[in-house]
Amino acid sequence: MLSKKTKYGLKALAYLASQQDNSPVQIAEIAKQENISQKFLESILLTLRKTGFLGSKKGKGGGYYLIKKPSEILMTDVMRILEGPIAMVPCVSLNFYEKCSDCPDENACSVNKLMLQVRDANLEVYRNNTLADILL
Amino acid sequence: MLSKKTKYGLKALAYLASQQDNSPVQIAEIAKQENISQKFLESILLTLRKTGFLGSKKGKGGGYYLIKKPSEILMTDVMRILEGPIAMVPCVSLNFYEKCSDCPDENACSVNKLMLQVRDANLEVYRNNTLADILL
DNA sequence: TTTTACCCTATCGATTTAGTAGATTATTTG
DNA sequence: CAAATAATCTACTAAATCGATAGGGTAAAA
Repeated sequence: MLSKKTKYGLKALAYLASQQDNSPVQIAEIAKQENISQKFLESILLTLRKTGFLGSKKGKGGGYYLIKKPSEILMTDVMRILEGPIAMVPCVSLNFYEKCSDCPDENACSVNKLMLQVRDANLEVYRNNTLADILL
Repeated sequence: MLSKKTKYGLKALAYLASQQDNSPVQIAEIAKQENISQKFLESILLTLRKTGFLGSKKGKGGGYYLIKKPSEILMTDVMRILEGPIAMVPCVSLNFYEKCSDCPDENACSVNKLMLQVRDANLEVYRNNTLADILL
């Protein structure tokens, strides 16, 4: 299940990307337009800023804005930041690899075998989609 | 993240499928061989029986056994029973569809657009794999 | 210097997850 | 029949996670 955090984060990014110019948009506006709890959205935008997707400006006329062009924002990166590992199991994760404690041999594991395929299929989708691709 | 329930369930199914004949295997044996908490495994095997994947036999020489041939057990079905919906979001689910409460229009939703692709990619994998395919 | 709006910390209730304990029922075997 | 065996059922618990909320603190602009 996709977390609300990821869902809201994606919606916020899409909202910013669909703006005319790249001037700052206030949290309150995004929250209202996208039906998101404002306080919750604050923390999400904060992590997106800390991880280099967004910039922010304080004071009057402030808000959040995209740092990169939508076509340069890969879904692989967004998903990893917001949702965590793309793999459903640590033993097939590229960026968050961990050995299963219970499994003696990954190469003889049916779960591993299936989840490798799942990981690749998902990666394929996320790699082929930038923020620009999921607009409108 | 894949739940332990699904992981254990898949391992148990694979264990049963890799058996020489189709005679009943006891919960205790599966639990031991696959490093699974026996009590937890009990409940998993029970749901797999109730959903038509396994048969069971009580008393001495009893245990669980596959009802269908491994090549006839589709991962789509197993995953839906153990893990739940394949879609990451209800609004793109084939078997568990639900409208998002917050989203006014699915067709204008970026999350929907992305998650549709993810769903299809996952379905593709699960449809192309039977229990027989993930053995060894 | 006041307002705006981002930034930070803490907490909370609900839900889910993984596992545990104990009793019961059905089957086989002596 | 009785005893052993192994699945079945009911109930409970600890821990983690999720989504949300509260309440300030701080930097920047007017």
